[in-house]
Amino acid sequence: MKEKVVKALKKAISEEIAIEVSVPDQEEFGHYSTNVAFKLARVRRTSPLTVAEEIVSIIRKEKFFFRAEVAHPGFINVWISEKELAKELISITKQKNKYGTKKQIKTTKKKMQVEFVSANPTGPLTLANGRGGFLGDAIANVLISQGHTVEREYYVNDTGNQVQTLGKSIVANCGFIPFEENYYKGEYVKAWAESHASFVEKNKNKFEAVGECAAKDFLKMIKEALEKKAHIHFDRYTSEKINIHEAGYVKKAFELFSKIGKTYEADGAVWLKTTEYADDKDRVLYTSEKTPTYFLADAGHYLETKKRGFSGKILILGPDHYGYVARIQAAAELVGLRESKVIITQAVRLVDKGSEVKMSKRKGQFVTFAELMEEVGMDAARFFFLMISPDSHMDFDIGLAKERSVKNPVFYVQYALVRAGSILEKTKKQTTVDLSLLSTKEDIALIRKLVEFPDVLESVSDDFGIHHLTQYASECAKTFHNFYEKEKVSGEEKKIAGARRVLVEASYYVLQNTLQILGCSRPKKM
RNA sequence: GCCCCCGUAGUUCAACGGAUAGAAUAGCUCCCUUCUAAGGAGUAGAUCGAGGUUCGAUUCCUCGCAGGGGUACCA
Repeated sequence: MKEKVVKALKKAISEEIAIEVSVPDQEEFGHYSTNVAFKLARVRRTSPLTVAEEIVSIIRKEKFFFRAEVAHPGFINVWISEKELAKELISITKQKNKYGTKKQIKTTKKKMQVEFVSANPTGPLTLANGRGGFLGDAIANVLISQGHTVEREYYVNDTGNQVQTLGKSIVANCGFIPFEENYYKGEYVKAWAESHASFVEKNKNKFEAVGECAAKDFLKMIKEALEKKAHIHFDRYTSEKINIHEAGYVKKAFELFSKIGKTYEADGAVWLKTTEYADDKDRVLYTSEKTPTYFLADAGHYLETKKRGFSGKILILGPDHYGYVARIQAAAELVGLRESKVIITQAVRLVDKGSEVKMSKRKGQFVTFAELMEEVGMDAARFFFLMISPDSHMDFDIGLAKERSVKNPVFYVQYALVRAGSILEKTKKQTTVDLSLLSTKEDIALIRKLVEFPDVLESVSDDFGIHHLTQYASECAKTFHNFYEKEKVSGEEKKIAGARRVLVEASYYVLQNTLQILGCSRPKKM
C-alpha cells in the first residue's frame, strides 16, 4: 500500500526526490504521512507549507485518496479511499498465505547465504548462540518471502586448535595429563570423558583424534537442539576440514590474493592488505611457522561460497567476534562476494533475581540454549529473542522468563490467530459481499494494519530489522483483539456479517503469515 | 590507550531526523447469559548530564558520566 501512496505522490512532484512515507499512529495525521515538503522546500527555496499546499492541491484530484491535508509545519497527510482499502482486503483473501510475498525477476533475484550459529562443537549451545540462531532463521525466512534463493549454513570448525584443546581437556579429565587453565571444564566434558573411558585411554596421546571424536558427538547434540527443539533447520553443515581445507580452498584463496597483489611478506609471515578495506591493520595469512591462519581458512570459506554461485552472505556473529568484522568484509570483497553483511548480536547477560551470573563455556557455567527451550518453550523463547534489536544488550532473567512464559507476547499474537480461526469456523462465507459496510473505527483500523504487512516485510528484508516484524505482529494482534471485543460477526445483520467475515479471514492470513516468517507455531486452539 | 555497542516508565524492550516518546510486565479501577477473559476499557509512570547542528533531536556531532565487548603470527 505504501508503494501506491509513493506512486501517487510522485505524480504531483516534478523533482527527482526520494519520498518517504510513514504510518502515523494517530488517525488525525492520516493513514499515511510524508515529510517530502520539508525536503522540497530547500530545493525550491520556499517554505514547506507552500510546497505542501501545492502538492495537496494536485493529489486531491486523485480518486485514490479520499482526503488529503496539510498540517503544520508542512506535513502532508493522506487518507486512502475506502474502495482502495477494500480492493487490498480482497487481495489478501485471494493471495492467502502468499500475501506479502514477492516474486523476483531474473535480474533482481539474489542467491544469498545466511551463515549463523556456527558454534564450535566443543560443547552445548549458549543463549547467545540461540539469539543468533533465531535471528538467522528469521532473516532467511524473510529473504525467501521476498523471492530470493537462500541457503542456511552452519560452518563447523572441526579442525585446529579448539579441537586439540577439547581433546586435551578430555584426556586430562581421565587423569593422563595434568589439567591446564585454558581447558574446557564443563560437566559435559567430564560426562563425555567418563562414558568413553577406554577409548580415551587407547588414544591418550592423540589429542586431535579424541577431540574430533568428541566434537562429532557434540555437534550431534547441537543439531538436535537446533532442529528438534528450536525448529531451526540448516541446509548445509559445512565442514572446515572437508569442504575448505581438504577441498583446497585455503590455497585457492591465497593464490587469488597474491595474484592480485594484495599480499606481502614481513617478519617471516605472509600478510593480507586488509587496511585497504577499512581494517585498522593488515592481517596474517600464513604464520612464520608456515601454517595458515584461521582467517585464511575463513577467506577460503568465502571463496567457496562465491564459487558455489552466491552473490552474498549474511553472517551473524556473537559479540566476541567484533574485531573480526573488518577483515571478513575485506575478504568478502576480495573474493567478489558482494552484498555481504555481518550482523553482530550483542551479549545476552544472564541474570538471576537481579544479580548477574557470569557465563563461561570454558568454565562450564551457563544455561544452555536447550535448557531454555525446555524451560520456557520454543515459541516464547523465539519471540522473546526476536523482539529485541541485535544491537541491544539484553538482560535475561531466567526466573522472570519462566514466570513470563505464560504471558509472553507470542501467546497474545497466537491467541488473536486462534480467535480469528474460531470465527471462521463458526460462520459461513457469503458469495456476495459489500465491503463498504466495514466502516466502524475498529473495522478501518484493522484493515489499515493488515495492509501494512507487505510494507513491513519489504523493509525488514532491506535492513534485517527482524524486531520490527515481531513488533508488527504484536500491533496486528492488538488491533485484532480490539476489533474482536467491539465488533461481532455472527449475530449481526447478514450483509454486515458477510463483510466482517472477509475482514476476519484477511486477519487470519496476515497473522498466520507473520508467525510463519518469524518461525513461531500457528496453533488452532489454545 | 584505541575501536565498536549500549544508557528511555519500577522492570524488560520499541521509536527510517518528524507531530502528544510507544508496547509489554508490575500497580490501581472497571468489563464474561453472545464468535475462547491467554481478552478488552480506564488510570498512573521515562529520554544519564552539558553544549552544538536545524523548521524540528531519543535519534546526528563534541565533551563528560555509567555499563558491555573487541583490540594475537589463537581459534
